[in-house]
Amino acid sequence: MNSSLLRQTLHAANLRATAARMAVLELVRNASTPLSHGEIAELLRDGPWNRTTLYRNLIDLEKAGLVRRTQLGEPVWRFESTAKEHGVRSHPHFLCSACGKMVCLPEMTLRLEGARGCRKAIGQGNIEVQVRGLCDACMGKRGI
Amino acid sequence: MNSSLLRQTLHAANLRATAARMAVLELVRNASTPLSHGEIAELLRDGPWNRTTLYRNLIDLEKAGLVRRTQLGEPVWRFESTAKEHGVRSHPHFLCSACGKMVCLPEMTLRLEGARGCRKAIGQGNIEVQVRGLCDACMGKRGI
DNA sequence: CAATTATTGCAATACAGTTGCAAATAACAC
DNA sequence: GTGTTATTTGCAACTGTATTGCAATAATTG
Ligand SMILES: [Mn+2]
Ligand SMILES: [Mn+2]
Ligand SMILES: [Zn+2]
Ligand SMILES: [Zn+2]
Repeated sequence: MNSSLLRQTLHAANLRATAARMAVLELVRNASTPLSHGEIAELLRDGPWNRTTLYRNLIDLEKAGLVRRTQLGEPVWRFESTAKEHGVRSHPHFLCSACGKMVCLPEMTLRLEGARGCRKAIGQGNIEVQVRGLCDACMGKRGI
Repeated sequence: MNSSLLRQTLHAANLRATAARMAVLELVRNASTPLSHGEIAELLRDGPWNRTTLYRNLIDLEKAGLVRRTQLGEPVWRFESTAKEHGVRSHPHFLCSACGKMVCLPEMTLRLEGARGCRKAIGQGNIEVQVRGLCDACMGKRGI
């Protein structure tokens, strides 16, 4: 990607076009998958930039709407009894992004087709699925 | 749940029936949703147990097959450009549990029905979905 | 180029998870 | 019940990711 185009894009977003920022934006734009901060720091490890700088640039780019930032799942492990009916086999879960409550979804709620790169796993159903959004209660509290 | 039944269940699993272990097992068995270590520590905060003990008991129960332990998603945030075609709107992602690679899934691959507790969000499609399993490459490496 | 304001490096903090080790205790044989 | 032994516990330490304060530095603008 052209360096002056990157510069122009950043300026249009009211961000200064520093070398680190341009490197980060170029990387994310050229990537074919969502990248983590750690992956980006690793890819740019030969550059002169501190990893906190790269991190803050990602946040800045997000605020400016140039990148989307998502954390699917949570940094915590969850435990459920295998003795319950629903505990016997793995099933999809819904996690509320506001209150953190998790609910188990019946298996039938989901229909999924295989796609490039993960056809086998999805075909066999050997997967775990998580859906994230606002639960009905939190929707209610926000008057939605 | 009956205390002597808990004791019996633990002994059958070759685990000593300590008070902490019984409390943890009872809690997980009675829970209607998967609980995190933090939630369990909070629920048992009036008990005399250290949170590391509760943590280790959860791990023990998992090894014994009495609870299932899952971490849906990852503890990291991911960034993708909003300038890409696929970046314009949110879409499902597949995360390989072996190599950590993430791939974007086309929206059409997924059909989901609302369920108790999260009918609205799923109805509106205002959700993020993550599927986790072995990617085709990692399946291949394991000869599957 | 100088003045202004945003960005950077570095150190520190927060949190969930994980482990080592010595002290406490459950299980079991008397 | 008592003693013996292996398991479990408490506490402190450490990892990895995310996040922030602050003084030093660099990008912009006129
Ligand atoms: Mn469940
Ligand atoms: Mn994507
Ligand atoms: Zn909620
Ligand atoms: Zn893989």
